[in-house]
Amino acid sequence: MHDDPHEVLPAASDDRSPDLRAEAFQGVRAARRNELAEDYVELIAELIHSHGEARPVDIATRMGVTAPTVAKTLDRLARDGLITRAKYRSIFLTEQGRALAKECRHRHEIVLRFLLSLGLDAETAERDAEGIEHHVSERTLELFAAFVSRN
Amino acid sequence: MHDDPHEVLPAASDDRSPDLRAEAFQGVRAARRNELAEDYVELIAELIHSHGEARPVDIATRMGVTAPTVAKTLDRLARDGLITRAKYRSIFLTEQGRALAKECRHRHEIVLRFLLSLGLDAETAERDAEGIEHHVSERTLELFAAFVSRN
DNA sequence: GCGAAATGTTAGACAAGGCTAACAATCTGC
DNA sequence: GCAGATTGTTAGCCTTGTCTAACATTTCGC
Ligand SMILES: [Mn+2]
Ligand SMILES: [Mn+2]
Ligand SMILES: [Mn+2]
Ligand SMILES: [Mn+2]
Repeated sequence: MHDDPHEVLPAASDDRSPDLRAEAFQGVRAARRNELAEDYVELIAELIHSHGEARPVDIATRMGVTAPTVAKTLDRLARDGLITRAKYRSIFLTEQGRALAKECRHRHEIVLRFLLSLGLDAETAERDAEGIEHHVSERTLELFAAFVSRN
Repeated sequence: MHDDPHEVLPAASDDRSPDLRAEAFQGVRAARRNELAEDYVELIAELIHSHGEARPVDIATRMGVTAPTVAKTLDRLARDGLITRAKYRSIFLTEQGRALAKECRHRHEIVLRFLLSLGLDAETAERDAEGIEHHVSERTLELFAAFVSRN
């Protein structure tokens, strides 16, 4: 069935190397593992900028999760060197955390502006950008930015 | 700091409703929960089409994971009514699974062609599409399709 | 400055999604 | 038709990310 010489079907021809394919999926899984950290540090940076500090309660509200979920996640971020925290005090970004936040904000901005340029409404653009931003390669980001510029 | 009347900074003005924001994140989390199932049914449909059947070993190779991981995931898909399976036999899609596969394939195609239209190389396009496809709303997909058509 | 409200933490449950080790079944080549 | 290779399953471990319940601390209003 797969190499029937009568096979002339147009699409779905793509049986490209299984290994390349596996690499693609492994890359996607790697990106997935960073999504939450990226969303958190981006939000924390934003809260610090707009409110002067980042408190768990504000993170919980904006992320739409419960306080214990935030607490546990923050512990992981601290373990991974992205933030520092002390009991009952607000959250600070480490140098590394600030760097990641900056990069994420940059990506978020470009993806968002790109979607808006395409003609998407603001609310949908925000929602889609929030998911897409973690799966955009550097090359793609450049293409998005170029598109935004010339439109 | 946040409502200093002297604040004239251009961007980062976006302190839009925390609740809207939470909804966006909840939507993204919901999409994340379906990603794996989507990738599996899409791949299974493809294997059935190109090889006549979908076997765990081929899924494992292409997904880049081990056989036990595939087995456990397939059990979940079966539990969720997307596939049927019998011990040591190949995998079949249910009606529901076929419907989801079709939809995923459609989304994948459009996102991929869109990225290619933008000028991205084939390999990067495949990788990015594999991640982005799960986070594209219906509206965005339509805009992507329209862009592909007129380019 | 005290009591109530708000905020934060801890403990513990649970599902998903990855892995390795061990074993079982099937298939293949001779 | 059997031995060895391939494929598939099971058991069990681990981390992540979510939750609820209970408790601790801090902040606020008066
Ligand atoms: Mn995001
Ligand atoms: Mn973001
Ligand atoms: Mn995918
Ligand atoms: Mn896909």
